[in-house]
Amino acid sequence: MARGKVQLRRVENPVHRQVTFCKRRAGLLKKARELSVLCDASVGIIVFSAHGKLYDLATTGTMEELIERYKAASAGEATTDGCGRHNRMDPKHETTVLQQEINLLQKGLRYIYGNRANEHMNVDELNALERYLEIWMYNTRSAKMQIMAQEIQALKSKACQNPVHINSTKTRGFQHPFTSLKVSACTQEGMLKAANEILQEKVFSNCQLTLWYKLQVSFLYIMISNCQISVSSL
Amino acid sequence: MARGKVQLRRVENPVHRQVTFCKRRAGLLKKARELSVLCDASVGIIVFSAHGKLYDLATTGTMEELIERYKAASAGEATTDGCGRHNRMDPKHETTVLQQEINLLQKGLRYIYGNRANEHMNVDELNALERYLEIWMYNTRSAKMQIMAQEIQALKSKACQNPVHINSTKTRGFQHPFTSLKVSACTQEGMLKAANEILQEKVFSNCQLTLWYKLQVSFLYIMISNCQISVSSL
DNA sequence: AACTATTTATAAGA
DNA sequence: TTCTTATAAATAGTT
Repeated sequence: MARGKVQLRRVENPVHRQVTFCKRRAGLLKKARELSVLCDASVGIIVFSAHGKLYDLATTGTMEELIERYKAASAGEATTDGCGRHNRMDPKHETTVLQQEINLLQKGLRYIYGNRANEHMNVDELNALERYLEIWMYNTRSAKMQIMAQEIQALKSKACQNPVHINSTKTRGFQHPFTSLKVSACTQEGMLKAANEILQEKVFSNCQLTLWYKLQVSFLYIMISNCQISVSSL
Repeated sequence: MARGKVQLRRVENPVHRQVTFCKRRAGLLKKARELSVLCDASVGIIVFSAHGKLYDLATTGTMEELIERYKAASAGEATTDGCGRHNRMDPKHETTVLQQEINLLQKGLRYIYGNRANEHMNVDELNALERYLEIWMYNTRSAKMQIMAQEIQALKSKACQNPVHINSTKTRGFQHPFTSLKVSACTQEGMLKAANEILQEKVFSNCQLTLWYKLQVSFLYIMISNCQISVSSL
């Protein structure tokens, strides 16, 4: 807006872009505060820089409150949301468990943004992490196999009605992290069945699911969501 | 801003206030869109008029996505450990925030329990996840190797200066996922320092970190933290 | 809604 | 970053 008309497209020079980002972000937040005061409005602003750093503003109360209000106000199209509660545990206990998980989430995310001096990670920790990643990957592959098993099952029953030749889909082999049991890559029926059993009986239906495993799955979901964000914003 | 300097307080005349609200709201959203385009940022704005009418803008994706991302990012924004600025103050507010975070986690966890019809995760998604896990594990192992290499270097130079015999503590060996290079490990004091430095300088300070990789590192940390809790609580 | 006289915001340079 | 300053943009008051 000064010393030259601005073109409405991405500022190519990274330095200029950063400077512009700082200035305009400040300007935007100022405008938001003014709007709020002058017109008695509630304004919430969320800004993510290109590198993912968060800046926010809530002129009234907290951002969380504004988000709640937003959800309430924008509702009316949500189909089955909000009421799909499964009471499989004592709600209080579940809340406690989730509280722990949330604390961990916060603690972990804190590691990214500033404050790294307080958070250390040594080789032993990295080793522990590696083991968990192995388990996680194993579970992921098992889940995949489960799905394939179901597909094959479906094809098979279909084939019984219509005698058509079935080509089995190939996948890579995987190695169990603890037993070092090498399983050759195939999608044999029995293997898929076994995977299915393991998943259903030993993993999913087990009430003694560890926090760890539950976290895995939630992060799994986040990762997949975030993957889309990364792709679109890079 | 024109025909008179504006006072930073509520416009008393309701008509004027309404007009100002419309104008400035439009201006605010315009500024937000400009910021987004010029600086490659993601901006979400929520505005409630005094009478409660909602206006919103999400320059990237949907507001829901931004909100999810906000929650993830703001969880890690908390300042120093436990005793930051506005940490645990209002219990009601805390409850609200907690509930929201629980909802977020439940969304991910929902995939395990029932409801798979809604939270569908297909084989392609699982494959993508598997690839990411592989990359993640690779990065973990690489980080570990970096640390060890640096430590070895440090030990060597130290040995040159002070001819003291150094007993290296043994830990598990590990195998590079791609090169099959077997590396034996040690855990000396300096290694931890080196780890910290590497993590801070080579990993975290790099502005070109992808969102994905940053997430990896944060989850990595969470997993490690969670490991301890799982162990202690089970 | 339009129209301007002014105030604000800010791009470029230091 | 931060400041300065010339200009572009936004907008308060008016029609």
